[in-house]
Amino acid sequence: MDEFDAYRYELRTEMFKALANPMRLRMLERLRDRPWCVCELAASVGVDKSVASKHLSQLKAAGLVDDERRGTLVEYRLVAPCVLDMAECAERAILAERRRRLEVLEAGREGGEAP
Amino acid sequence: MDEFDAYRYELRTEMFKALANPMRLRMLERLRDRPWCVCELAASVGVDKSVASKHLSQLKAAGLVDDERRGTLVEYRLVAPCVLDMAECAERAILAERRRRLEVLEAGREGGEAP
DNA sequence: TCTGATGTTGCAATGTTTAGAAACATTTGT
DNA sequence: ACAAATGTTTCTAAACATTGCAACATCAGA
Repeated sequence: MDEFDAYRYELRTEMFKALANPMRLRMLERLRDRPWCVCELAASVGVDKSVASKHLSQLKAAGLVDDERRGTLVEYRLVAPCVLDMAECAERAILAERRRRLEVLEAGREGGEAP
Repeated sequence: MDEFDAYRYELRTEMFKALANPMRLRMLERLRDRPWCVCELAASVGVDKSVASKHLSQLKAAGLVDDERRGTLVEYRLVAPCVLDMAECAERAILAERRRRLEVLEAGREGGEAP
């Protein structure tokens, strides 16, 4: 089962690598409501179409989006919207933790660690 | 609201960057059940302690783990176990999508796209 | 078949991430 | 104060990622 385990780690790593870029996160957010073509996305996030195309194929390789040709356009759609929800959820958890840490710091500064 | 938006994208990107590495994913899995110290983790995943320490401080900066000194050891604990669950969930979604794509390919090959 | 609109790929320059070795820092127990 | 155990930081080289431009590929319509 060790080889399968390694495969799973690779798969997850690919997925997170695909998500680990602000440009790609912006594109994914645009795709939440409807499919967009490459040129729309490129214009929307402000990069060359070639850059947008490369980001999108990375997202596709990770299995996060899918594409379909419509005439001269290529439309990309979100495969698993749950991935974006999950991002929000994790973000909330992390922000809550940061807030907690700050409070602990504040309390320590004011109270002065009673014995 | 645009500045806050940019901040959120940065935050998420940091989180996903922290998750986008097999070594760090392995360490996080170890932390699922109990806190581990740096030397245990380093031995468990097979890297130098300096490497393990760097990975762990990256995870900490992203808000995914927290640390506490216990004598000469430093123990790291998982802050938001939901992040690991989320990884599993996303993995399932993506694997399901890949399976679907394969089936579409197979069907296309056998059936021959009826008009 | 030619032309215009989209997309994708190859390339080179630039920036980022990673690993490991060595030096440094912190804590405990003597 | 010292020595042993554990963590962190610094440095370097190698690997990898990102960008934009130019060249190429694909499709629709005249």
